[in-house]
Amino acid sequence: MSDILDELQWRGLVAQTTDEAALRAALSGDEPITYYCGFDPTAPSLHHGNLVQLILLRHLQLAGHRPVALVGGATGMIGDPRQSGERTLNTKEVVAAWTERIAGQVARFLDFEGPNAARVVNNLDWTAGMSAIDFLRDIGKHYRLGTMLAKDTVARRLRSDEGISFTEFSYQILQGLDYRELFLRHGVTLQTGGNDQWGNLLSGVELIRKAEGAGVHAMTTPLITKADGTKFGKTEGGAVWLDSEQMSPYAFYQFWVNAADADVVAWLKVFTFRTRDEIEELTRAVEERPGAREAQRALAGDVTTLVHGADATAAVIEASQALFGRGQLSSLDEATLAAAVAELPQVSADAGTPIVDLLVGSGLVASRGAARRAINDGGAYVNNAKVADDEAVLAASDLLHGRFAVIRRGKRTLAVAKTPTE
RNA sequence: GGCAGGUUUCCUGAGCGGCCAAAGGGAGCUGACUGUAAAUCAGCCGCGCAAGCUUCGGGGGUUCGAAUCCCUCACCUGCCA
Repeated sequence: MSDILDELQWRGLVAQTTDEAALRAALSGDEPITYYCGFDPTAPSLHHGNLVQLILLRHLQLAGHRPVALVGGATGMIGDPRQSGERTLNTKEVVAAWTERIAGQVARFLDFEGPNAARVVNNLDWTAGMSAIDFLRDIGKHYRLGTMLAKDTVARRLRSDEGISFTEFSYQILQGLDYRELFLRHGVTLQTGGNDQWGNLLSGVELIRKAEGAGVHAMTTPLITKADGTKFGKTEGGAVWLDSEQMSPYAFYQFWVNAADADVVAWLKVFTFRTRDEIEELTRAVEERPGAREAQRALAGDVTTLVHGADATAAVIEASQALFGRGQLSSLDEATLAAAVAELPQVSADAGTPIVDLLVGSGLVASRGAARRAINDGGAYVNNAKVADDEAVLAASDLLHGRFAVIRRGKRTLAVAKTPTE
């Protein structure tokens, strides 16, 4: 077994570990270890942040270790305290539905065959039936208030105007409980997570030490950043969702292909399984011919394939080439064009429909006023031609093959106007 | 239960009874330059073509006129019990 920890560190996937030497020994020993990472259902889909964790799980499984993916049917009902303020609780039904969806998403990243087959568990299974008395006696006794209050997020929230509820304050205990349960049930000895989870991971490590007298590991991934200081993973639609219903594969691909030069190499290491040699070559490509965007294309292609599969990726690459290529849109044949626009936001239109309506109807802008502004700013296009007048209407000649017109706002936000055929 | 402070447009944060669709900052959008990159500079940034309309926690008042005053309810924070 090669030293997987070295590999992960080189990729920039390791922020903090408990006992690094011990962890390295455990990971490179003859026996595979069992490790876990939790995913709370705070949305109907996982997103870019979870993707880092999923990739880490996969790296470790490829190295021969046994993954356990935990979905937080219980913890999702409580809410991990955020720095910004108290969460609004979702109903139990919503949490249950999201838990199910997320379990399905997680499963796609893991291998359920062979000697180190993965397992998916739900922490509701062991918390739902636990009484408050048992919780306070058996678990609560191992927790010291001083330690709990000192946890970074808790301390910050206590200092804030908003404070923190007992519910969210208790979250760390629940997560500790999960680790202990998985340690007992499945022999889990490593928990991974984002760096903001460090305190929660330690909660479990300490609980297991106190309650079971065993030493177990924790490892976190760094927060993924952008060189310009803005938040990674922010898009117009919010987050970068892994579910194709939340974010189309086309939009997903576009997010990655738009990576900045300053970020793309780091992201290749984190989000793809490319080898060092391949990444070094792409690094040179960025330096020598940045305009070609080879690294961005490699990144976008790999990540989209990982999340949406090869077929979907081939389709979105073709669509991207058609829409952003040098050729005239009007020179594309009907089938190519139809495929290219298939995933774009749509609006139905006929010759004579005002462009303003198309911009609003497709969701490219939020209101008619905003549509007029976009046009007057010179930021609205039909088939790559700037719209000059906010009173303009769609001409019959704008409808390529009599059916489609590509509507664009700014440089790269696209939609398609289609005649209502059927 | 008592006392005090707070709730403003995506965030933050100013708002004198009229000049407030509401300062400033941030975020965001667009243009120019480029490479579907970054940085920089410029414009925009409640809805409406417009007249005008709807916003300042909810409701009710006072007033010619209220985000600004009064009452009340809700929620948040702190202190006291």
